[in-house]
Amino acid sequence: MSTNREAIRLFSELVQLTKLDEGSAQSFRVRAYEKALSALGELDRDVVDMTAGELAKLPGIGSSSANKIREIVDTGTLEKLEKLRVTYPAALVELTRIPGLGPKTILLLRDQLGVEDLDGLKAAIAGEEIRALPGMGARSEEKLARSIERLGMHGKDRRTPIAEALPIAEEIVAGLAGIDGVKHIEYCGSLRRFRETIGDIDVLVASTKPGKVSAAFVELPIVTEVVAQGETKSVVLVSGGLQVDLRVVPPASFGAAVLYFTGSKQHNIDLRQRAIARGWTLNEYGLTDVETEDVISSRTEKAIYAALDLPHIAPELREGIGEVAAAEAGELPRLVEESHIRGDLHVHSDWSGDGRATLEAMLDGAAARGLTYVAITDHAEGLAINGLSRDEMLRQRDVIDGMRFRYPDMTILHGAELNITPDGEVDWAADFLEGFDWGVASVHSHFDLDADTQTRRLIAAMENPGVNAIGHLSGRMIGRRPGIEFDVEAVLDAAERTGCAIEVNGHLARLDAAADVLRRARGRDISFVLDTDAHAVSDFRNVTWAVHQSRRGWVDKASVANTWPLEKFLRWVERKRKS
DNA sequence: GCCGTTTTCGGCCCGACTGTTTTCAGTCG
Repeated sequence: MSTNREAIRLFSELVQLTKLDEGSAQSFRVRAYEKALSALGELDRDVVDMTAGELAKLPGIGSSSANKIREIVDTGTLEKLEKLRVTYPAALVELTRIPGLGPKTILLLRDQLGVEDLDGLKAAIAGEEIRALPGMGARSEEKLARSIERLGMHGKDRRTPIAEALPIAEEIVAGLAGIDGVKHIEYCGSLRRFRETIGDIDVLVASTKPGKVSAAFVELPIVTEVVAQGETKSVVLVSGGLQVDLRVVPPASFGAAVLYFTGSKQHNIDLRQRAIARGWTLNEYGLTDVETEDVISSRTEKAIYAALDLPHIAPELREGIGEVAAAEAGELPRLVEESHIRGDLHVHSDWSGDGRATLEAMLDGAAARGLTYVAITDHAEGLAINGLSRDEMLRQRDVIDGMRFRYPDMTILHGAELNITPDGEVDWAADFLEGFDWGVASVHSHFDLDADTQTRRLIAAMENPGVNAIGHLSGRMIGRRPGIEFDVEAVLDAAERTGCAIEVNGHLARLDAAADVLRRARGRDISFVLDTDAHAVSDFRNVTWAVHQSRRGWVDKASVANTWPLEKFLRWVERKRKS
């Protein structure tokens, strides 16, 4: 799939340069390229194997883009792109990263002042040359200078891991919820869609006193800078440099506004086209009849979807990748809800070096969640710092046996989190593994082996009868460490063949397996387990994130083993362990 | 550049804020 990545890389550069060339980020050509780029990103086949004709059949890719993709595959480059690179050198393109500076202004600066790069721009500002340009003034010049100063902190392309963004959003929502005049409040945007990285936080408020809400918003203690403040829209920066947008709408429009600001952009466009086909228009205030100007629907998302003849589409699915068509055809997955989860199969205690709560505390926590079954899976000894030896594992088993009577309504499985070595072995041989009720095996080291080796490594672990599930499949830490590279199709084939489950790890820094991997498992006979990987009682909250992640991955409830009743679950566990 | 249950041509999502203007262009989401 490295060719797919190369095609994506060159195509996104084409998008960038075309924005400059057309003097607009919204020209039809730019939008067409963006659509083709997104189709390319969602492609689950290798472009090398596809003809231009096949590519052009994909929604969003026409004959022109198809030929460009073939040109990249066949020649390793793109003539059109080469030409654009001459006209718009990298140093000039860099300027597009400056917030508030768009293609029109960049071209103006180059034509009028000969600005070719960041240094040239700084010189023009220092010489007070900008303010002399048409449409510009002293304030534009100052604003530009400020944007450049904080460029490293929050350029347009900076994305924040969800683990950092989510607590900030929760703090802001909590800070505004009590303000006089706030009827409803919700964070929207990519955070509500549960993307793993967030560009900025969008907070939406329903209120009849927008001015009051905006004033309170910019005064929140977490705010470090006010970028813009209007009656219904304000923009601030918070500590850490993350941008937060606030929008205030009338209560009657809240549903339309939540829908609109949750996006994605492409999902909105798909819905709007549906509205237009019915003689209506859809914006953040409602679904409206174009002729009569009657509001058809605006209060809730569900009502708006219903008016458009669609079932409610969960926020996590709204990426504009075919969910509207699937909804219309009745082919959306039946999504998991937190209440469906009966078991947690990846739980640590302080018997592991990195566990932060006692076995009893963790079991109490699991029981408090109302779980029917739980697996204690402390690290095995292969993980030198954290792991338990064979003797310690046997001792823990005895301790757990002695505790079962305290939890009459919860079945406790004694498991282990096994460590997958570079060649796919795990810590112990079959005779010792047989003694466990459950095994989750994970990659904890050697992240940079080549893809073939990693693929063999994962598959070997899946084939091990003592391994019921692969934990955090890629081993990534979002924003800090990329996951291992592996052949997704081959690993999914192995999951289907061996019956080994794939974990959806709810740790916010992991969210592993990734959503695109999960989506590629659609239609296959693969089981999943949604786990917290809890190292402390508070980590049981990760179940929420595991559920969100599974929904982003279009995982069907029926394939999630820990939604099954105990007996069915145990039969499934045994089948694998006797394989 | 893409697309078709009115269309193979003529559309393409829509609105807020800023800073510049006296009605709008640029940027952003």
